[in-house]
Amino acid sequence: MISQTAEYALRAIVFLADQRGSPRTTAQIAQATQVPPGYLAKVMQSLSRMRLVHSQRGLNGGFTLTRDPATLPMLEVISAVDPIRHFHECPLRLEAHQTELCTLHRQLENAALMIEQKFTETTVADLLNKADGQKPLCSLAVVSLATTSGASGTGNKSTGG
Amino acid sequence: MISQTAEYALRAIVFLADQRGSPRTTAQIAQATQVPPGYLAKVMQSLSRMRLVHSQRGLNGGFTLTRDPATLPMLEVISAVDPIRHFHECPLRLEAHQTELCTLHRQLENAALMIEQKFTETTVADLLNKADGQKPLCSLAVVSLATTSGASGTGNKSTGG
DNA sequence: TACCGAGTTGACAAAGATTATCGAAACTCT
DNA sequence: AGAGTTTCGATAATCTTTGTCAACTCGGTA
Repeated sequence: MISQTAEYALRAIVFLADQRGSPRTTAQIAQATQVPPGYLAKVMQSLSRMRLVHSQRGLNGGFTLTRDPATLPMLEVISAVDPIRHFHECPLRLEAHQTELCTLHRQLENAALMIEQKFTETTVADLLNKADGQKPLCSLAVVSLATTSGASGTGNKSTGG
Repeated sequence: MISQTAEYALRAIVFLADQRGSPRTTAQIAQATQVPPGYLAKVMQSLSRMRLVHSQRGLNGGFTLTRDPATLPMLEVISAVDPIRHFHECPLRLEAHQTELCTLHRQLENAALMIEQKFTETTVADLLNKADGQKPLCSLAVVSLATTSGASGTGNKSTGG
């Protein structure tokens, strides 16, 4: 779906949006969002380069959001670090390519657009809104929407601990 | 969105569905779908292991579809080679984690479910159906649905015509 | 048996994720 | 202003995953 990096970026942005006003250092964000500190620094750089956050060096420095969470779609955060792949043209680019492949790629492109639309509609402010009547725990907030036909192989292997 | 491998698998399945009846060899599929032959062999193995295709060794051997394209959702093909990542539980799994992160991951999970639903509804047979009123060329079938804010990274100008 | 083609395996390159290190800017204190 | 601390910025190195290739084995057909 989306990359690990994009998820990290989202976490950091959401945290900053919640803490808006006072700058937060990389170490603080990393600690709060449980993102590897060294890697988070790199992610924050991408965010800073895209002007989503402002960086302030020195004492009492850190990162602050430059945008209003209400007008900042999730998509921008994701695109800043890991743009969603599109199928603008048939990867086969043959002159005598089959039409069924075109249909395939159109479906794939439509799916990508669907995702983009959803991530465009949802803003960072929406992610902060916790008055939704759900459990405080994340692990309980899953709804069964699609029938996972035999795809029970999540495979999270916790090597070490 | 989806991995390169998953896309390759889709191409191969669609091709086999179109050629159903007579087995097709790896070389034939690779040539028709423009997938690297060596890698396609590995992809076909995954498909075979998941019983989506039947493999026949020896002379006049090759791969054939085991399923009816009309009842074979895209999702199964994708899941066979590269299961869609889910967010069943908060990756932070802290006891004192913030609720805004839960909302974030619920959104991500919903997006994953949305994609899965779409790929469940669309069958391989749908990909074969070419009576849709579109151009024969793949590159022209793109609609602007979401505002791509500054995500113009591709920019290839070599559009041979 | 000879030939053909899938199945398996391992090596390898490319991309993604992660850690560590050093340098540059900004603030504080003297 | 100058020294020292704090924090971002950039880069290199490491590790993992993914994608790619090639050689070889196993099985079926003529």
